Amino acid sequence: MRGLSRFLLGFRRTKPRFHEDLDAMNLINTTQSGDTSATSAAYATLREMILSGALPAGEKLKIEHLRKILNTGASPVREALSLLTSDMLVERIDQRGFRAAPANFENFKEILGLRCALEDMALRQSITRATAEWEERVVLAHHRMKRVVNTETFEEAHKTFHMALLSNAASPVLERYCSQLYDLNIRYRNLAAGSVTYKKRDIGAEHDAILNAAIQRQEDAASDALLRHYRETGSYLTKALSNI
Amino acid sequence: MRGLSRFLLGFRRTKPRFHEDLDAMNLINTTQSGDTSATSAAYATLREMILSGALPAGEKLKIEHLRKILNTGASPVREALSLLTSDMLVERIDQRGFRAAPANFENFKEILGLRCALEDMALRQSITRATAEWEERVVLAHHRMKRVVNTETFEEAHKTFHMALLSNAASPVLERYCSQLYDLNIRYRNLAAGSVTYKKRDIGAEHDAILNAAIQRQEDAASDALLRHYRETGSYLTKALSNI
DNA sequence: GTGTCAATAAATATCGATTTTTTTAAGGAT
DNA sequence: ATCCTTAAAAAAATCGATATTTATTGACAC
Repeated sequence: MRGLSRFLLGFRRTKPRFHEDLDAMNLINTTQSGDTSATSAAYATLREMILSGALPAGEKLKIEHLRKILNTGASPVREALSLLTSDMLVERIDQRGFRAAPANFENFKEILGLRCALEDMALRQSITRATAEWEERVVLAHHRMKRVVNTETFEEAHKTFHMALLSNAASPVLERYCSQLYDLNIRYRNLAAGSVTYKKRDIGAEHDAILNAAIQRQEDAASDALLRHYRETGSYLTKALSNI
Repeated sequence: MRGLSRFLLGFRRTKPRFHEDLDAMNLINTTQSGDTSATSAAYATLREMILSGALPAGEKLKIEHLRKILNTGASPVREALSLLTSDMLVERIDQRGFRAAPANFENFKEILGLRCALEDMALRQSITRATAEWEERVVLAHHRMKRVVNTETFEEAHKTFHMALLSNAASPVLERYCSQLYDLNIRYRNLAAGSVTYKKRDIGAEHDAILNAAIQRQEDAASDALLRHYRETGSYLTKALSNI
């Protein structure tokens, strides 16, 4: 279970005394490895499987099948699926079980549009209320993202950076929505995997532009850079997904 | 279980052949009484108890206790609580169980502000895409709301009216968010119950104004009327809630 | 063929008991 | 008194079995 899951589900955190500064920034992975519940483990795995496409969109999620795959009981599986409902990754129909949330082009466009609207709102609020601590949090998250080589960990660092940008909006619900939409978008990116080519696109430069505008507290410039970043990605995916 | 629950949880609907027109408008209560699962029943009851304040904000929700109250098993209760997570009405902490979502003034203000922003967005999109069907849906919902005498059913009709206004935005996720925020706001209204006096306020007229602007497809006027409606309510509640 | 019905199979949902974890209480030691 | 450590109680989480509901199949009529 990774650090970001904690943001989404109610996981506990046992913090060491040292690292207080970084931890207060929510930038330390304070996950304890072995001792989470079977439900949480199932939640994390199923979440990853749906986001990655290992469990295809719209697929019927049979308890017995998942129970075997995850090597756990029916209760944790059911509970994990119920929790995944929050993230709009799983649908539940009474007495007919669960299925992975469907994916289609309409939905993709909706996600993209909403995401732009909500992140714009959140980023502007973050900048309006800017503090030195927030600034440092953003700079640090950006640095870590740049430094990462591994693709796996880059995804995590990338989300952390984007969420750090919004983290000063003082609006937990808005942040929650943005996090949800971020993940749903990632799912579509994974769904389009292979056909997506980020050729002739300097994502690093895009991130730099957002960062610089943000820490210079230029609302409009930061928002422009952010939305350009999303729309750029969106138009790549639009091509790849228009046929789903 | 009431009609609106269907909007939130994945309940099935067995529709009779007749009433097709009204049903297509999603304005018929197509709930079948006896045959929902224990989980769904628990979900509906717990939801109502949290919204009404019967289960106070922040309260520890012990499985055994709820199991007795609801006269059902532990599994349905756990599953219902897991589902209520989606609505931000219940919080879950791994291995420490569930509690009713906390309520505080900060959160209230956030809900109010977000709600204004999102409903404004949704209403404008609805009007932009206006059709005769949508118009009829709104008029009908409005009429039913006006007609209702019982306080109990008024609440339901009131939400139906507001959701009908947004129902043409072609944005299910946005509607979902608006529905969530609506309920969270209702919760604060219930929490402030007693101290709230709607004296010298003509809520009927406010609804009329929204309706008229909407069916005349005047985006700005409708949005103004809607936001005024919410901010009016908001300022009443602000006085009552500033001390929680 | 197409539709309906009953029988069977499969899957969901639920129960009751057990295991694991957390919380509370009690007893010393400093 | 405050801080650990340990024992007991309470609560959460999980398991395995069973009941309930839905989905599938095949026979039969039209």
